[in-house]
Amino acid sequence: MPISKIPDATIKRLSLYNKQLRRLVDENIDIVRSKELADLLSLTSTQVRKDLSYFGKFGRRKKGYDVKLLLSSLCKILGVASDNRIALFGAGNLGRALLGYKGFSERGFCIEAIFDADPEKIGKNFFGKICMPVSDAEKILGEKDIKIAIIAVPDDAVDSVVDIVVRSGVKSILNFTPRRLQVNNDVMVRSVDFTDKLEQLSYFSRHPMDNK
Amino acid sequence: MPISKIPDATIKRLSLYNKQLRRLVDENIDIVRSKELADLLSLTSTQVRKDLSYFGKFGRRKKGYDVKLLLSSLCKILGVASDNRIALFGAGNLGRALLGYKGFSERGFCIEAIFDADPEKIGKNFFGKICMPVSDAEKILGEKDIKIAIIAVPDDAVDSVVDIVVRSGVKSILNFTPRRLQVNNDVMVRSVDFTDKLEQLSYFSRHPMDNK
DNA sequence: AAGTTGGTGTGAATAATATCACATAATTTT
DNA sequence: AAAATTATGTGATATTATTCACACCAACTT
Repeated sequence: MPISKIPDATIKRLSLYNKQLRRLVDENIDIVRSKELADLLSLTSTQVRKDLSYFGKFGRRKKGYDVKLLLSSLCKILGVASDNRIALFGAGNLGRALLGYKGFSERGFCIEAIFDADPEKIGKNFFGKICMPVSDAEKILGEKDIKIAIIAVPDDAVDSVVDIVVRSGVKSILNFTPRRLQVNNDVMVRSVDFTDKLEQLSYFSRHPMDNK
Repeated sequence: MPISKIPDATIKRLSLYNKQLRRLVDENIDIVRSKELADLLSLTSTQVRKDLSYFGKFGRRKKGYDVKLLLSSLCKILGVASDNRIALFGAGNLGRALLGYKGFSERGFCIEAIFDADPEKIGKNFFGKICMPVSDAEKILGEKDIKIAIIAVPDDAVDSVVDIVVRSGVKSILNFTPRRLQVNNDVMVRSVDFTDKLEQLSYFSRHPMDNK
């Protein structure tokens, strides 16, 4: 089964399934049917089954899916272990909020290092982590074998930080700046822009709502 | 031209165009060709033209697009004025980071009111705004005619806050919690989940990269 | 002023994604 | 133990989104 044929849209939904399954585990629910999972996520049962079918057969006819089993399978597929180490660049308002965000650790991601350019911040302790100078990043990322970086620096620092991050061998970047990152196509970037989403909301609030 | 026939994917790209055009204005660039705009956003020129064509004709043959004119047209389409008022629910780490986030005001969004359930926080000043009790929300949202809410409250408070928000007549919600919001389909929700994106990065970092 | 160039705008073709329809297989019912 | 039920897994189909191919036109060129 050529992995590259898996639809992009399916990959994006995998983390939704993953998240919902965690919730079901918390609720001590052992079995879930595709229809139930779909309803919880506003999808169709067919879509859920089709998505999963790209990776194998996880269900039991007539019964549904063993929640824990499916969750652990999805974790394996997504490569989500309990030790996904991340480096954070930028200890401003946003960066510090991300540091304090419990959702990361709950799902196996751990911010292992913080970097900032501001000498004021170097050496300071944020949520138990010491902020380090960006110039140390290359060395430390190598030492700690960190493969994912979060970028939450001011606009004008983006290029130089991305440069360092990529030089350090990072292949995955979560970008919180509104800038589009210029990287080779062996580096995967996912961007989060809050304002984009607000604009979309703004659009829909002004146009006759076709339900969705 | 039935507005409801416009692809969802196009709407999502409108704010990318909007953002890039703002940047071009800052750089004193007056004219942009679809190819240039496309390259800046890693799209194709055809896609840019097609997207715009759903809304009208904005370009000049052989010349390209007048940056300011196109920007103002897009703003009109998106309904982005300079006075999009927002209410923020939740003054925790994330909420406060959003308050300090300059990207909002730069693009015409303004957080007009902050609500929190924690008595400790009520009355406190965050970035020039006084935090108010959630119980006041319905009154104040009506008074200030706020139509967009950002939800950044703890997981267990989500349901009650969403309830109040919807009762107050808000039709657009930007959701920062990992929970899927249960609302009528006349309320539009856009969700931001950082961890989802990290998981996607994790997936791609573990599978043979087909360029993208 | 006729010809050429270089861009937009758009119907038609293709590709990607979601849905349908049903074969299949466990489980329960009779 | 055969029949009925119910949920999965999947090829075929429908829908949605992207790309192609080119008509068209405004600005340059000669």
